[in-house]
Amino acid sequence: MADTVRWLTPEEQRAWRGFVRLQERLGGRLGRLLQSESNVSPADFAVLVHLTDVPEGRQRYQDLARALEWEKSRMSHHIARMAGRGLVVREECAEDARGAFVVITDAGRAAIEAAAPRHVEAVRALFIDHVTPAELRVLTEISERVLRNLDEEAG
Amino acid sequence: MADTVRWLTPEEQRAWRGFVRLQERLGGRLGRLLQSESNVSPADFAVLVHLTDVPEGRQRYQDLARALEWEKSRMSHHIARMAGRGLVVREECAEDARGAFVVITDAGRAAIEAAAPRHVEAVRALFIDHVTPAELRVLTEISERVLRNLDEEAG
DNA sequence: TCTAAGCAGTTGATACATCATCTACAGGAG
DNA sequence: CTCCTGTAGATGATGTATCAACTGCTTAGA
Repeated sequence: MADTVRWLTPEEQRAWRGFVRLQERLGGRLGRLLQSESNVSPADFAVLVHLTDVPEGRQRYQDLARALEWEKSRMSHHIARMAGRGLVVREECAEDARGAFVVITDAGRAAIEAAAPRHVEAVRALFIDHVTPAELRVLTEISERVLRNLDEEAG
Repeated sequence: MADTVRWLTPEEQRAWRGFVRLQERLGGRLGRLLQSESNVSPADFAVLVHLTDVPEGRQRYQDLARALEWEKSRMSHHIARMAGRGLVVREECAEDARGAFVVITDAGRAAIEAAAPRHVEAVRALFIDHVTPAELRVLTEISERVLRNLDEEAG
């Protein structure tokens, strides 16, 4: 651990700190809006959005976890909480007795239908509307490149 | 709530999802590396970095909270945990009996000095090295513009 | 000087994420 | 059929974030 560390240059540091802070502040703000206006957490929102995109609003824990890139344990705990609030129900799986399905309820559909428009408006008002199309393309390009690298570079 | 919602275009959606996923994946990975290689959480890291940047490694809860943009409650809980592990100590304040200082310990300095180089290398390897200087400038520009707007647009 | 406003930090409750461990079942090799 | 390995998901412990009170101290203002 000699002095061979390539510390960040001032520009790199500024970019990195700005990016980190953006995540924290924007994510925090959007999350709080979601929670206070629609009474769902960002995690609830992700689950509900995904379930409305899937036949019969019904999917195996496993597949849901893969789609959201969550750990199975997180999924299990989170679905238990959401089921407690009536947004989804757990359903046994006939074909594989180990497995189970998560199914969105009417209350879950109502919640997501109420939350989504507000959330999208917030994403626009707080983010998209302040970024030009060209900048947005750069951002997409960066995100996808870095994500691709993360995928390769070990799980 | 009529059908006047301006949903995201496919490009916008791709950009937004990529950005959100980048946060989650990159943040998660860097956090886990920090934790497993250096035994400090990202939050610990932020506190320690800030304290090494300040005279005598010593600052009021309040000022620390402002600098990191944390709530005072979070600060209080977190410092209590860090103090439990010997990374910082709490110190009463003579001038204002309500207040208190957070002071970094030798163990805290040792921890951050061990963690920082690895963390910087990880930030480079997983992010900076995959982004061109021009892209980095765009990212900085976007971040700062959006953050500025968040500041104005209410607390 | 007394009081009311409000600031600094704490505390307890609740929700969330991760980890290690555990149970039950599935599917293949012998 | 009987193991044996692996998979699906559950569970409990720990650490973390947020919210809503709450305590004790300060300070401005009547």
